[in-house]
Amino acid sequence: MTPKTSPPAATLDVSVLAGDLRLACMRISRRVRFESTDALPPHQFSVLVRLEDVPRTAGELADIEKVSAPSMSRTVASLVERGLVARQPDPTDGRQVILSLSPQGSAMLSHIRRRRDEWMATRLRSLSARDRAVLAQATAILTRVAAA
Amino acid sequence: MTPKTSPPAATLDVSVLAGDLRLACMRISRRVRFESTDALPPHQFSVLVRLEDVPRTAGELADIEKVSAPSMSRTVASLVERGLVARQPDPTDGRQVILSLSPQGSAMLSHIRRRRDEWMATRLRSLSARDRAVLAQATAILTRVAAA
DNA sequence: TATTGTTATACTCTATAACTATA
DNA sequence: TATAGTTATAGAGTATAACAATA
Repeated sequence: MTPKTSPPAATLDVSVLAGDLRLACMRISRRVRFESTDALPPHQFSVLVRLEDVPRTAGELADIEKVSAPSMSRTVASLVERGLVARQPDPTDGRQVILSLSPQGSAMLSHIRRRRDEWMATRLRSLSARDRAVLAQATAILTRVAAA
Repeated sequence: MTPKTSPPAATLDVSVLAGDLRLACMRISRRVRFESTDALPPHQFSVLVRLEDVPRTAGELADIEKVSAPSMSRTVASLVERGLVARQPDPTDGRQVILSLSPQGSAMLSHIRRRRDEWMATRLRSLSARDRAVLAQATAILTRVAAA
């Protein structure tokens, strides 16, 4: 099924590439998560990212993260308790609460990202300049694909 | 910090590339997981993969997956109950139990992988042949990086 | 006595249902 | 009456500690 020799681009088997590329991306993600044991559980990290530069209500966060309102309520309560998120009553609607990143929350995001990026940067430095150039092109393409 | 024009390969900022590439891989992984809502929770899927072609004991699985023995005990019990994993007493050591993939477990793995690959293949088909060629090269490099 | 695996208990994150407060 | 959010309760996942069976 898979040709042993590299085929020209035009005859690339898209199914095979899809499987290999998906697997490669998932393995990289897994390694990043495992190596840089984070100070924050994934669902809390995710919420901090959503609040970056954009204050939101708990309901909005629940919709975006596709979890129930009570789940988000607890997650937010935990983040507020840790001082990473600030609560502010909505002046025009007393039912709502505006949530935003605290300076500590912002610092936490930076810290986690720096640790994750370090793992990747170390690996990239051991590659050839040519391989890095290929990955730079691929990054642009993958970013477009992920956003589509 | 980040140059607005594409720099030549030799002057690529490795830190920037590391951050962008890591993010791209994680976003792809996230999309794949979200779009193909799996029939199996992640930790169960992971164990099935570990048993593919290689029967193992519960203790081995706990070590590999970096979870406690009791956790693995429960996960395995669930997989056995669903008929995806078969148990067999070790003939030489009565304390151990050999775990292996059942035919249903094998079919489940194929099914999940097919669904995941389909999402990726659909996206790849909408790219130019040149972009696919870049991704094919990148896949080989990333696979090496993830394994290192 | 050491090792493999399970059971007992507790903590976290998930959910749905019920409740409070505001619109 | 409808909506935003929290509390009540239950169901999985995780863990450590204690136990059973076997080496």
